[in-house]
Amino acid sequence: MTDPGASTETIPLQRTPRERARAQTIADIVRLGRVHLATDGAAALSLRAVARDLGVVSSAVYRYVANRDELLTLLLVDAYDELGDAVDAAVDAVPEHDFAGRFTALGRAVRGWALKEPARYGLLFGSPVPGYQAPAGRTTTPGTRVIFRLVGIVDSAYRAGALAPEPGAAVVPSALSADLAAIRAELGLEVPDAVLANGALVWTSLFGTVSFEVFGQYGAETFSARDELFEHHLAVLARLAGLRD
Amino acid sequence: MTDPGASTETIPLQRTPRERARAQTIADIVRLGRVHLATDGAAALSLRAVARDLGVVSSAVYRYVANRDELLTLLLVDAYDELGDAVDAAVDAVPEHDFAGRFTALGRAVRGWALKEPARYGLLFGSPVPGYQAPAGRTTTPGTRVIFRLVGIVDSAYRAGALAPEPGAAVVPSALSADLAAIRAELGLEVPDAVLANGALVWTSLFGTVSFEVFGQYGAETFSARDELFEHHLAVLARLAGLRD
DNA sequence: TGTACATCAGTGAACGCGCGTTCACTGATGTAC
DNA sequence: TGTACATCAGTGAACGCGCGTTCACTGATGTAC
Repeated sequence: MTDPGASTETIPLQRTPRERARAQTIADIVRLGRVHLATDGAAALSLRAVARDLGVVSSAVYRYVANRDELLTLLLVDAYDELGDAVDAAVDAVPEHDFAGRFTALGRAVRGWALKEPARYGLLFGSPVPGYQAPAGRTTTPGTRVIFRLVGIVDSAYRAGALAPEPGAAVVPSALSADLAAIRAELGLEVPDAVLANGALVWTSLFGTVSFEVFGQYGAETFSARDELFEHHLAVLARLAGLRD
Repeated sequence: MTDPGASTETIPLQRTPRERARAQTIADIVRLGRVHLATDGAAALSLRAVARDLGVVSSAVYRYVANRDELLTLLLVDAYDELGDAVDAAVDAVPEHDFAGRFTALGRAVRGWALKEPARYGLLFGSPVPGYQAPAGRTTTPGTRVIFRLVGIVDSAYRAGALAPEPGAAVVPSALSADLAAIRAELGLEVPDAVLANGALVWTSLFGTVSFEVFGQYGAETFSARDELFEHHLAVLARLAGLRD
């Protein structure tokens, strides 16, 4: 899981040797694609370059991947899954009843993964790749893992009576209530509107903070104590979510 | 200012006809570059394509722009300035003592410009363009206009005694205090650490929320009442910044 | 006012490069009887 | 266990395309005397 050279991690068990070899090759393609993503960015991701690194003629990769966009989709799912795994592992390491601790662990996991994998983070949360439209059927589920986990923590805290709602919370307009009701129904939540709306802001704020750091928006010198800055922001966001320490 | 076809907007007065023609051509190059940015993204921005649209042979643009990276820099500065102008105009339209109103106007201006110019917003706040490093000397000043304006509002409110600090605000760690002191000195601010640290979070949160919407992170159906969602977030952020209505 | 020279804008050809994708093919591996 | 056929991986050539950048050049516009 921490060995970047391993390419067997995500291969499901396959019956025949041919199927195994095929799965292995696809995993290699994704792994090489990751490297190119890091060095050249998504827009410059090239099937020919991957083929070269794979030691194979450029047309051969078409046996495994329909076209460039499908490789991008594979990389998108791969990245969402790795981020989701990192977040799950971090959250699960904290006792279930320590809601604020779980939230903090989630935030740190997101930031940690983003700083370790800036290019892949950029693919997920940066500007869209021009001309590429992610297929909803394949990316939606992995793409919602972090936010589902986040609202899950808040909802659990609410059910446990451990939520400290913000005093004088902003009133949620009715047009927004309809959206929130749909979300609540879809995810089986119990949290009231005000908490859920704040949760959405906490979600976008967390990623906003991480994006600023990863994408270099802070400038070179403005903030040198970045860990402390993030920890402070995380503490404020936890309170905004209603999670007291 | 609202006519997208106008290319004379930013041309300073030039003495000779030649200088005027030259400035006009550079303005045209920037304008055409904007269009390509919108359709193909920053990574695919091409001097040859701009030359074609300009009705000129590809080598001719090198009379005006040293290379592709310089065109990117021009577009970066152009976008920062337009965003800064939009924010300034919106803020200035609200009475000076209405601090919360000014903050809200700033937030709406950022979102409005971002939704109108998603590709240019992406150039400023999305994933970095691979292989391109913005020259600090030319982009720092325009790039800081919005945040300077934002902390200016908070600082003015503080000086006016109109700031309502969050009860039980998170303690600012000392390593962060040093950074905040430097910022305070550089910008001539008076706000205390806790307020300034919250201001930084409000800043990244605002752009995080806008980025999620502009970059399509919300998914197609999750939030249909996006104006209301943003207004709600803005209200919460205003309170987080200590600006009461 | 007129001429000589300098400056500048734009041309066209060229260099060397990389890309996505298709297609007919060879040869190896797997499967059915 | 052995043979005949089907499936699949990988080849190599090709299509048509676009890119950044350099360079020697022509011709028009500006400047100094």
